[in-house]
Amino acid sequence: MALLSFKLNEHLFLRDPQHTQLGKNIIGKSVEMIDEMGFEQFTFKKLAEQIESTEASVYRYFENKHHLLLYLISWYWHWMEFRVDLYTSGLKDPSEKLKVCLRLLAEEKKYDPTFEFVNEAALSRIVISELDKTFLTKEVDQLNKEGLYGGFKSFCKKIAAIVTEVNPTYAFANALVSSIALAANHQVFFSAHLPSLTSFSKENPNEKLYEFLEILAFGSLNI
Amino acid sequence: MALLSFKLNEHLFLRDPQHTQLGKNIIGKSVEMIDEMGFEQFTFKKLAEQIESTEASVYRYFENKHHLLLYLISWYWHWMEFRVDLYTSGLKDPSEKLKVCLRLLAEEKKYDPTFEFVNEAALSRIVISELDKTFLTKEVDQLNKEGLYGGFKSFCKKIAAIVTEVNPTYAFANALVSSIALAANHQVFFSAHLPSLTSFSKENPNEKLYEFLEILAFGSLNI
DNA sequence: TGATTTTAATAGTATTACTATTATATTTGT
DNA sequence: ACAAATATAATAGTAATACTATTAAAATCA
Repeated sequence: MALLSFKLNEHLFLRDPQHTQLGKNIIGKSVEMIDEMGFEQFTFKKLAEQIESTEASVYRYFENKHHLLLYLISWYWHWMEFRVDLYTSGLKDPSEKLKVCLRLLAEEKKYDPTFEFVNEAALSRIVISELDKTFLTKEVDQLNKEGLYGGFKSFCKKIAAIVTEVNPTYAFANALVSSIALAANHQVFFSAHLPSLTSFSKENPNEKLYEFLEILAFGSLNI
Repeated sequence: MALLSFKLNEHLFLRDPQHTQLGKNIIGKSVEMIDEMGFEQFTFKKLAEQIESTEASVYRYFENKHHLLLYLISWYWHWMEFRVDLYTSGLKDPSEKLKVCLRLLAEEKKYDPTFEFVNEAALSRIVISELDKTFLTKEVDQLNKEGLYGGFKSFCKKIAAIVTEVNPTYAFANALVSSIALAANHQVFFSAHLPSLTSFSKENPNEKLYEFLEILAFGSLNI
């Protein structure tokens, strides 16, 4: 199996966690813990206890827990972009390519054996619940300047290019893509917790969600 | 001028802040402060200093700052629903009604003299930056059970009924409405802070945003 | 081997979110 | 009108959180 890893923006961390065992423990366990207890309840102290290290040691890898979250979520979007490339590379028709992207956004995420020490299913739930918090902060301009939203931005840029291929006269490709990417996550969350805000069942939101996104995208593009 | 106020869910507060001067001070100043410093930096202690009261006194009105935020945001959606009723009451054509809703979502919010002690412009910026945080929490099920999301849910339900009038065969009215309501906010935020994720200028996002939402909605409904 | 650098742990601090208790108004009944 | 009852607010805390300065230990290199 190929040993793949993504080159993430260096401002995301103080020390690269992929280079040491402690770093890998931090990533692996924090994904598990944030998924279980949510980002607000998660602290470096609790994490350190779990991996049998100390709070101060975690701080040597990440400036604070917000940066750790940015790191995890950046990894996620790099992974999504990697899979967009993988599954669209053989396709000619831009509409088919866009459908692949929507399918990847809508589908339930499962463990991907290409990347051993990351639990993609848990990470996907983290993105659903915590993504918005990464940019809805007063520090957004500073963080953006450091390139810490590069993962999501790069993903959206790629899909927006496909959107423009599908309909070069459509004026809102970037807005459409970011709206659809966020909506895909929100609707999964709503189906589990606020069902009156959605149209998808708790048990299997994904099939119908894809249909919804397809109508949303191609409805806008074929008008 | 008519003295209007909304009947908000009683679980939102411990004492009704509209009934006392201290309560009104809490509402008025917290809108100002959360708008300026963001919800994370905002604390009851800082608020108490500003209104020349004490932290403990603020706690007699709201269980915690999350409930205060829920209160403010609930007020906002009641206000939006009130204005939907106001501006659609004379209309017959459901498409025209839906367009009014989209216009209200997309337009820049300005001070509404109907409600004297609330700054709607600041409150609208709070909704843009903080709405998602109200439900993206592990307590969402408990808060929902208490009816604390009633404002947003009631607003969406009303628009979804109009959507169904426009096209009774469309299967995703609830999902479409919640997605559009959230997207309207996110795109305004992106236009100010993450321009590559949007298609609207920082200076005047609102006109184009309306066009985007109209294509999104009617594209889905006329397919 | 000894010097240098890297890495991690100890032991803190200021702030935050929240509460138990006490003090002071205000209202109510007679 | 005045004491009793109640409502309201302030004082003074606590436990937990986010973060840091300093020290100790381990690894690496000359």
